[in-house]
Amino acid sequence: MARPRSDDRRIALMAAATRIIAVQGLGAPTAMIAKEAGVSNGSLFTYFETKADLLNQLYIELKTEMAAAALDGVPADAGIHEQTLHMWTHWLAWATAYPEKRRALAHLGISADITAESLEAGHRIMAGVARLLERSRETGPMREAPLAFVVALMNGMADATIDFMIRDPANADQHSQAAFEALWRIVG
Amino acid sequence: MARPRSDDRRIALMAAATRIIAVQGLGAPTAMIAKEAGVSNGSLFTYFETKADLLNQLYIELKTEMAAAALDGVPADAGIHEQTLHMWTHWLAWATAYPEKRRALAHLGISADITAESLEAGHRIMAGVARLLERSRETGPMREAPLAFVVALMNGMADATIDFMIRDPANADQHSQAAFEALWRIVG
Amino acid sequence: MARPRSDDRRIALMAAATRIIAVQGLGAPTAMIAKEAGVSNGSLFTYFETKADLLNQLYIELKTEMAAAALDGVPADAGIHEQTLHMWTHWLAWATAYPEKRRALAHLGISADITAESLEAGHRIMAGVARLLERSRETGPMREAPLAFVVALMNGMADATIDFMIRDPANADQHSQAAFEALWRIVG
Amino acid sequence: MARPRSDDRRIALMAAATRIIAVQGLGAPTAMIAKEAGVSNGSLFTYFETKADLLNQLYIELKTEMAAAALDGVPADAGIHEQTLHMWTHWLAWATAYPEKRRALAHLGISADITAESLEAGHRIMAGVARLLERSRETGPMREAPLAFVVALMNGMADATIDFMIRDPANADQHSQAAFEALWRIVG
DNA sequence: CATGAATGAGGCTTCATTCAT
DNA sequence: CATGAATGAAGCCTCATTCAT
Repeated sequence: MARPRSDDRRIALMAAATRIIAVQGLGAPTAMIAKEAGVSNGSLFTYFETKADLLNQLYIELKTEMAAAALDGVPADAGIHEQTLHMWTHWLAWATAYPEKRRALAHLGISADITAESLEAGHRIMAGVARLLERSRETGPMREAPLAFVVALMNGMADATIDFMIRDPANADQHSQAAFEALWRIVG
Repeated sequence: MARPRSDDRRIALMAAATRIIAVQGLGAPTAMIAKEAGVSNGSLFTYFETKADLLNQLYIELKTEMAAAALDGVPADAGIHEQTLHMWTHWLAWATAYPEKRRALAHLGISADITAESLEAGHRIMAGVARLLERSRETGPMREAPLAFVVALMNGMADATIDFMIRDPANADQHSQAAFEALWRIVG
Repeated sequence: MARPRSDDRRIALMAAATRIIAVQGLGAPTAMIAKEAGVSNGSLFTYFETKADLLNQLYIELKTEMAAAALDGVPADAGIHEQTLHMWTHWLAWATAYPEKRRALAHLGISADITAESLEAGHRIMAGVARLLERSRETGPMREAPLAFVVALMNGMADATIDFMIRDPANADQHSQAAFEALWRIVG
Repeated sequence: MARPRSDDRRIALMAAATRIIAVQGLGAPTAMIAKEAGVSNGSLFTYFETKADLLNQLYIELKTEMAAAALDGVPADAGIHEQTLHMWTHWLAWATAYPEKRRALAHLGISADITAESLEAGHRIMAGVARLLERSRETGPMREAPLAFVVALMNGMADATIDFMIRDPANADQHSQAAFEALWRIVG
């Protein structure tokens, strides 16, 4: 199976899947995704062998995009506090700007269709973020805890904050900042 | 009077649904749930009008049980720190003891099948926990933030911690304690 | 299977079936019929071995009642024209007074659940009416045609007239009379 | 372009539905209809959105075919008596030639699944026949009655005659003719 | 015998996937 | 390779009938 011809179609399908899954969850029919992408239902299966395949690829793609957004433009020469703040802010800004991506990711994250490999890959993708946190907590109260645990905690806080920011956009920045201060009180 | 509708069966169905949904997600067939409960598939529908109905009732039931576990035995005459610690510990202990309940709850929480009323009811059920948090943060750094936001943060931290406790049961207590200390650093 | 205890229940079930079938057709659930009769669904099956059994008995009962209504009070000493008019008028009056009975009968008449025996019995029940028609057409233009055919024709005309009377009750009597005149022009 | 939706399949489904419904009534399973048509059960639903949809389309199709058969070749320059006789003869010939169509139509005509629109359309389809009858009764004894009533009467007579012709095919023509004479005595 | 829950076959419809065009 | 009809396995739910109370 060589690379399919058009990358546009692949992207359109991913985007459509994101939108549809955000609203309908993983039960969304492939036909609906195809239609939303302006593509025939049969065509979907030349780009993805199976629905689960689409789901897994989407999971990794969204996770990658999220990590990239978080780490984009982190000032290399700044202190760890500033770097982490930058990451946090950009992360939540991305999630707030693309709520469907975030919601789709939430669905995918707990799906039985996402393989262990994908989950593992997801972790690797977040390695950059984890590294920042590693340095952040180096001398803080959680310096003894497993890094993965600290990352998980941060994830949980981020998810909660994002939800709240989406629900109450007027004060989004304020919430983001308050949550970061909380986070820093934990690790820093 | 005919054979009365048995509470045992209802409970068996709920328990079966919990187990199956924890593994398969909400796509789990009603027939499989019925079978797991040792009941004919038709019978399921004398206890729940529809699959969505079952899901909603399960959501509320699990949430109620979770809140009850968290609040059970909170020492009325103790200080707020001790009370909150008690709540936190019992909450996570419950979630760790019944990982399928927790996992099912995670699936249900983001399902489109759960009605706004159920979600609202879920919030009301957690009111006791929220009240504890209210007092905890009274003089702390988050005293200005909306209570709902603080609750959401705590929820996110709890979820993350629970996941980690389940994945690494050997050090479960340690993680629970570390997370509580983190929480307290945020609110207290 | 001895006679069931209560005739009231049997009658209530028949009446309920009539009403429900008139509206919903033969697809109507037995449970709905039972409920309409104020009887438990299980009970229905102590009065009728099977749904088809209920249907057949209902068919015969309604047909019997219809024939009785048609022939009730036919003046024995009157001429054939007057007798037939009496029959016709009473027949249509009954059908108009009990539209559900008539509608149920229409459903039953073409059902595959009605056995050949029941159909045959139905014919026998209409024998009295047929006899009147026999004499009516004795010297008329249809004197050579099979009696059954003439009866069928009259049935068809009656059905059509009834429908029209129900749809346009204001002029019901007028329609009944007009149709009778038409009938008489055919047979008399 | 993919395999185009085939008119053959649609027709095969209609024909299969006609045959099955004639025998089993409207309770006939869609799966059985599909099988009889030599088509997968899923395929039925690419041609008809729903079972009720199939039923309604079939109703209109059969009614249309029946009306077309009745009016086909009516001699434009003949007198009204001859024209009406032509219509009547062809109508009954069609019904006798395709008893399943006629039987299916009988089932459909009283079904609750047939919408008011379909019924209305059915009337419009029979308008040509009604017009003939309008002229037939112009100076006859039923000249004052509502046309719809006269049409209904004729319908009833036709139905009865058809039944009889099918049951006694040897004398079908004779019955058809006798019934027409009866009809003419009513309207002409 | 009345009741109504229990049963499980079966109906309608959906949907992932395949395949003819 | 795109298209969208074809396929048939499920899925949810209904319902006639049975059976425990």
